[in-house]
Amino acid sequence: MEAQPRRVRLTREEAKAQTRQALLNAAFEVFSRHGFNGASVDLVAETAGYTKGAVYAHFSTKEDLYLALLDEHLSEDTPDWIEQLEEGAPVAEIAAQIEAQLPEDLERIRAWAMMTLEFFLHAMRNEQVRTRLAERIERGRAEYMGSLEKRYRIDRTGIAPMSLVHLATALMAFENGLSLLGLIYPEILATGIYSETLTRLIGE
Amino acid sequence: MEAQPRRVRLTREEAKAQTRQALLNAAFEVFSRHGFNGASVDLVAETAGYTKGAVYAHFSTKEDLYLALLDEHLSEDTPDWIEQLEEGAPVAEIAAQIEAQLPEDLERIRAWAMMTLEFFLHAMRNEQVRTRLAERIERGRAEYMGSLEKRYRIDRTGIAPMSLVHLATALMAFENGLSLLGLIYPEILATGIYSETLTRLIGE
DNA sequence: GTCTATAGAACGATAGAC
DNA sequence: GTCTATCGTTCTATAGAC
Repeated sequence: MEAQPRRVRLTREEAKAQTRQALLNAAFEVFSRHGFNGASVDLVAETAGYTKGAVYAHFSTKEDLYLALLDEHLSEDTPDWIEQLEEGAPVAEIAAQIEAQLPEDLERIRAWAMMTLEFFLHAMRNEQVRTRLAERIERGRAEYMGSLEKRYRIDRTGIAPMSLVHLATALMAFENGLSLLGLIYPEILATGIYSETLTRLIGE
Repeated sequence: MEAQPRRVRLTREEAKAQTRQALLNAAFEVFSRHGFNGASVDLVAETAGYTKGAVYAHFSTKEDLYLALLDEHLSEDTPDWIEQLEEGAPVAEIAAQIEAQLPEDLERIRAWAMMTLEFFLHAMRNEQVRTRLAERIERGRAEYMGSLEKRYRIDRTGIAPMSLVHLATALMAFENGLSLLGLIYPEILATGIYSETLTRLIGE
């Protein structure tokens, strides 16, 4: 909209964006430690170095804050390998990469699984929230489907092994289910589970 | 231990077993309506027509009660199709059967998904409970593995498509994940998702 | 001077202690 | 059943960017 400012000092918009980001980072920390219910808006604000007023200037409710965090997660934490999937890279290679990063990502995955769990329960008890969460699931599935479509167009055979809606659904279910089981029984996240299952589902 | 009684009146053991079953039935009803945390032992007892004393005579804690319920569920709600799986019946046929029953089972599935969710969270915060729940997951997986092993021995090819541990894990993850997503976004449980995915994973 | 991001007090609801 | 603490949310005052 405007010319880039030359000053070191932030413009109001930049400062606002920075505050928002600081609040989201704090929210991740607090939500993942205390769960959605256990986390207080006060603590989120304090962790970010602000007060409640700042939170409510950026997010209209606590649910809104969580959903914004989820949106950030959904648009941020996938792109590395989804691109390779679209380009037709061998699944084994992609999966091996995922698995190699797994020990490093484990804590983040666990944190998300816990937050998700509690927010799911919360959403079950409030129709409006449930709908908004369902939208995110649908959006995630659509994204998967788009990538799979690209892949199978590029693929030498050009033939998908099964309905893309169902394949996308199955992939999401598998990932979510595995994170869930891994929460209780971490040994289940053994090497090879990703690469074998994804290869089996998606094809070579 | 003793010879069978000839009286119409129940033996003490039979009466005890009957009470236990009544308590489990009541527990299912109350837990699925109020969740694990929300359910009070008092209400479970009352629903079954007993008092707290009866509950604690059969189960040492509320967790114990839930785990007993889970054990019943695990040993009861699978056998129909696991047998067919072992006998090498076509997966499409098995899956079609599951899907045909799905509308009927939906409420039960949802109830279990909700209870599971809440109990998972509870288990995450108590190491002892977590271990006991992990045992159930492991037991379930072992059962799956046994069935798959039988199937692939019978199967004309005799060759499993992937590591049986991982296949069993993937099946569990898929089922759990799908129930979970279905809680928030019921439309995801569309016809064909089971048959296509199971066929793809297990083989024809 | 105007506008707005944020602080912080105030309110209503709820859960737990006793 | 009463009291208290806590928490989500709303409201208002203010400091500082423009």
